[in-house]
Amino acid sequence: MAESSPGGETLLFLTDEQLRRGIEAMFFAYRGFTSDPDRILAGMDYGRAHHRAMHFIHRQPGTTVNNLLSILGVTKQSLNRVLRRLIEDGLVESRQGKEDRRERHLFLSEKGRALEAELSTAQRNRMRDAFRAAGPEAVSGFRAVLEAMMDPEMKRQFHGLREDT
Amino acid sequence: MAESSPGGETLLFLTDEQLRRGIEAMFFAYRGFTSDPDRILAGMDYGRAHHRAMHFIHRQPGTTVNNLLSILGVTKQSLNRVLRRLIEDGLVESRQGKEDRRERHLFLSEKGRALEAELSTAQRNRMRDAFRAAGPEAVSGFRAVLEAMMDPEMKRQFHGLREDT
DNA sequence: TTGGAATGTCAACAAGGCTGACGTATTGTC
DNA sequence: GACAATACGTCAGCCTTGTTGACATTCCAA
Repeated sequence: MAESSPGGETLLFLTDEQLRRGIEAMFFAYRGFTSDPDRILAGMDYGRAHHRAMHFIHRQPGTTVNNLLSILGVTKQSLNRVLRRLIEDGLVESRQGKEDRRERHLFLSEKGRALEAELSTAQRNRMRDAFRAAGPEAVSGFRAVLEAMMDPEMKRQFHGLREDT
Repeated sequence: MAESSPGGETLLFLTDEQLRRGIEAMFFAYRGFTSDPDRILAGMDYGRAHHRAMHFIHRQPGTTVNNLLSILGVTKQSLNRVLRRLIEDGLVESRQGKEDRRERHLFLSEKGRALEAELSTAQRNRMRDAFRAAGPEAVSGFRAVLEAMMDPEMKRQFHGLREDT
């Protein structure tokens, strides 16, 4: 196997040690990724699960409970516990479907949008700083690897979240 | 502000929408990242926390509980519960320190190494596939962004885990 | 030698996953 | 019109894994 020219990495790169570094990077980076919203949520009585629900409701206003379930990949009992509180506290509104009245369509209230924005801003700031520090080339590599790491089903979900959906 | 030449991305890239895509990619990719070990562990009665502990004990044989604590970023009580089971089940050995007898030095047993290897192999396989699919350029970008996303303290931990330590 | 700091353990509680069972409203099908 | 399937909500109970508080052991320095 040919050694690469210096600076142009080849597949020889993929020693177990290099893969392990990738695994550890993923572990530490995910901690950073969630830490800002977690810190904000700790004060109020919410957790990461509430953040995730609000994120995707914000992303797809009017989404149904079932759709949210498949995006988040949790059981309906688990999601329901979270949604119940968000609705009780007036952060999320649940409206009966017009075409199919079995469905519930979920929306953020004004208050919900405010909290979502606060969490989202903190998380985006960290992402923006990381993207800037690493540079544009790195960003596209980052996304390529992350996407390749998803299961096919998640990849489908990921691409289903285009802005124009 | 100058638009970039096609293919060469600039900082204009960092719209809120692009940052949001990065956030979602991180969410979905982390699910994939943990799914293989999680599946294996589900059968036995262990969880992700046991995997993490074994990973870092394997990485630094003889590490103390305190050191492990600062790497994992959980409370000692939480870690202790996990370690207790691993020790009871004969996956981890805890030896009293010779110099400072308050310390416990942690090692994987033969059995522990076997399970660690099984989990680690599954996770490395996914990482390898993702790296191969994305290409070498992407890999270095991936790592640059992840590292930039860590808190300084985590970055220190991350670099403290060099092989030659 | 004694008191404080560090290390590790035990107990109890909460968040947020899970399964299983069930009720209700609605839709679609035979 | 009867009946199965779907969408949603809920109760009950379990597990993992985080938390805080209290405590024992050990070391070290005043």
